[in-house]
Amino acid sequence: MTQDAYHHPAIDDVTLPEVLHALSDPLRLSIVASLRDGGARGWGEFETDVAASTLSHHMKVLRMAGLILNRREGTRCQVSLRPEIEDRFPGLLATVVGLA
Amino acid sequence: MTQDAYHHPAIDDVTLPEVLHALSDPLRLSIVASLRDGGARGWGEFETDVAASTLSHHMKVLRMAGLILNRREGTRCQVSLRPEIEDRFPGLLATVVGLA
DNA sequence: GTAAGCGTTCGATGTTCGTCGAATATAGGT
DNA sequence: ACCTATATTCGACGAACATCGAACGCTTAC
Repeated sequence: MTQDAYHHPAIDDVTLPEVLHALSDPLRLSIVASLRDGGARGWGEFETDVAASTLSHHMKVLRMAGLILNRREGTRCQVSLRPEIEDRFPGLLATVVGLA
Repeated sequence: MTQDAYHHPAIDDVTLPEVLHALSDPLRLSIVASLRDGGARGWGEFETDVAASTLSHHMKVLRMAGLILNRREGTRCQVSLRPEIEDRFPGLLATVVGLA
């Protein structure tokens, strides 16, 4: 994983059922909700009671659903909302996160 | 199943992840989308390539998620959107269905 | 260059899910 | 009464999922 290691799918390849499924897990939903403000956060800033490997798995699901962006910042990792999801599914994220 | 056979959960008991999960299946999403106009439809009016038992299963998932109402109409069955879902999660259904 | 920090990948495990066919139940029509 | 149409329930099946700990790889600091 040198620089661009994270695979982010083309936003048009993301399907609605895929997004809804990604958001249907309470932990993933809370991760997305905590990113609401548009800022970036590190792995460690999430209050999770799950193992690191589990968190990594959930991050991948969110990333593959086009919901988040992962960026390497040295040895740690930053996550933020993926802006294009708004173009792909206008209003969806705002609505869901607003209700979470 | 004499009269009120169908169990519809109290609307406040349905959770957001539950609703999102219910909508994350393509077939279930299409069912909900086809109910968009508020009208009622019978089982047979759905273009499904799945077995009757499978359709029945999906209907139950949607019903348990507070998304639809099931009504017996003699020997057949009518389904329609459950209006209270709008009070429970305002804007959600309109947004999701609008994108489907 | 060696060690530490941090996230990913890899099995493994138990659970949930979508699907089917067969059996069952209920209501209507003959 | 019987038969038909329609929907539900009941196993059963494989696939997908959430979770973990252990092993691995990469980056930075010492």
